[in-house]
Amino acid sequence: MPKTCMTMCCREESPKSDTTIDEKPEDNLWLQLNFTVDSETGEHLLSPENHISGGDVTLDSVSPLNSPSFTLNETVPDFNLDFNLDEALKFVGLNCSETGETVWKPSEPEPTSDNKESPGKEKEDSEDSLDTLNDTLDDMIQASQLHPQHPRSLQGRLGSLVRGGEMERWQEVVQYLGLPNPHHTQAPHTPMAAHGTSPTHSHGHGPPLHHPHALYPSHETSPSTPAAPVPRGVLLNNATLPPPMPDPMTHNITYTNSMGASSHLVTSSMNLTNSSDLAGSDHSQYKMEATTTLPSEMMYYQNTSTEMNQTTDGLLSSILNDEALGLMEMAMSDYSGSRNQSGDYNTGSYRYAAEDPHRMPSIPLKKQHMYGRGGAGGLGGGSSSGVANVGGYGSHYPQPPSLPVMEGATALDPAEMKYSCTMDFRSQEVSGSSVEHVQHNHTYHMSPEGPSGLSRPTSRDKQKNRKNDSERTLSRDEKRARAMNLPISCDDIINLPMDEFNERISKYDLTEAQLSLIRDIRRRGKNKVAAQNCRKRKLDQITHLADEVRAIQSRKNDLYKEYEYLNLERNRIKNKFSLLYRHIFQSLRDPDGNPYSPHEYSLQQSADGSILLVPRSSPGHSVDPNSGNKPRGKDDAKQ
DNA sequence: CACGAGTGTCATTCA
DNA sequence: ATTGAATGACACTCG
Repeated sequence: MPKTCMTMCCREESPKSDTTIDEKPEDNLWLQLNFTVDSETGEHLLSPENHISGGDVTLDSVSPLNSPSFTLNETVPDFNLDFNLDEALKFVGLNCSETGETVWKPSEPEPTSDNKESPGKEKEDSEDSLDTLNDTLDDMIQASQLHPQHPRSLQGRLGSLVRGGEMERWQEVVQYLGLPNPHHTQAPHTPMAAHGTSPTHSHGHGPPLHHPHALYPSHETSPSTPAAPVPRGVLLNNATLPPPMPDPMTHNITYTNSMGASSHLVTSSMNLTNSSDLAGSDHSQYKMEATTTLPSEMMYYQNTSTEMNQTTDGLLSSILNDEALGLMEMAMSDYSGSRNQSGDYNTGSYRYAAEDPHRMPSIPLKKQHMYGRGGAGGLGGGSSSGVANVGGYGSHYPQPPSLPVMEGATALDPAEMKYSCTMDFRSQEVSGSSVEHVQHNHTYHMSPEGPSGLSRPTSRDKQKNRKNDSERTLSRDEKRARAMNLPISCDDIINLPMDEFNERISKYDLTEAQLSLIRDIRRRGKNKVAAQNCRKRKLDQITHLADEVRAIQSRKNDLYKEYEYLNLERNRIKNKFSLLYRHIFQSLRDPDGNPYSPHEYSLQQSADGSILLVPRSSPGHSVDPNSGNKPRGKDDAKQ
């Protein structure tokens, strides 16, 4: 039915339903239509003169005032008849500009929550909204009955809708309002639907307005699709209105996507915090921090080294008591430990004293073990034994330790001294003088200043009290360095570049023990800074992540508020559109002057923008001109 | 005395 | 092969 715009089929199949719309016979404007009945299909075809420009539009003069000359497609001179979408919207108090700019949001109540629930909740929401809408429609219908619009005026408005530009806007409105697709569901906004009288629909009420599939036509039947077999009269039925706009479900999806975007945002942010990125950024950051930290470190070591330089023999002599002995032993232990560690670095496995006389038995140098020993292994005994073991060395301990002394100590195998502290090792040691020495050598643990010493002799506390603050600030390595009489400050040892460091070392004739201690001090010093930076970085990451969490939560709340607002706005506009739709529909009259039943007819819009009055009973939606289901479109229904 | 934070150190990996 | 950075894990100290 190429030429049919709004077919009339009301007479034959006008099963007056129990619509709430007051169908007044005198309002039957369709009687004024010029139409022909298709002999094959029985459809009523509008007369050519009723067709609108281009032959596409069908809504012709439907003059409620029996004005045959009235055409809907053309701008009617009469202002009252010149109906366009803007006017229509104004009629219902709807601003088009608003709709165009409105951003669709998912209809989910809780967008950020479970999306899984969205379909169900969506449906519920839709139903609720539909009920509300139907109620509103009922009210509007009643109001309309009380205050019927001038048929002609309405007709004019309707006719104006046919105009291309206006139709686009109409479509926009329709899309925006998410009118249901008659191909899938019944007309939603009609009161009839609310009454569930539509024979073609099982639902008591119209299709859920929010139902994704109800709101928009399928792809196959989408009027917006050029290939859609909807020739002239596309049902203006809400269902068939082109739905370029995503339906709620789509919105849900979109929303989900948006959440995905949000999560993508999160993901992005997460990427920011991603190990790689973050690490990368942080690296530089922390490298800078490290550099900035270094000065303090350097300061620290500088101060301590200065102190150490100031101490020299005098200081040593002042502190060289049992604590000094501990330092000596600690240094020796470090030496042996460093040797052992060197073995670790070089070979990745511990070396045994058998391989190198200067290397202690390969016992893991786990400090905790040594400290554990110290605590358990009789401090006094260990300490004293250690001193005793040092032998001649011990006799020198009132004096600053000297290399010769250390040599002597090394001869005594400080490694054994150190590792004798380990419980495991001691348990393994069965007998032997050397073993005994090891067993009783707890000097490392006993290091008076050692922060790791589990148990401290009371004498140590006394010594501690005696010592000044500067002495207390000495680190173990500094004490070791002092004990070993290292010519290089710990600060330099740790922070000097490798070249300069080697150059400095080469200047002195250092013993193996001293070199080992220097290497250990350097390694530990750098690792200490690295650990500090690492921890600082970790804290910063945690802080950053916490900030991100707060920011995302805030955005989530904002989005939800926006969603609620848009949802309300959508419902508001939808109600207004329903009012407009009903208003227009009530203005249509069949040739007998009777109003069309919303149960049986619906307004639909074709792809070209023409508005048709199509019977709901037609399952094919007037898509097949050759079939008997030609839409009984009401082209230009006369009013 | 238990607990948590801070720290030092070791072991390991990677560049 | 050496060195340093980074980091997990452990032990210790301290409030």
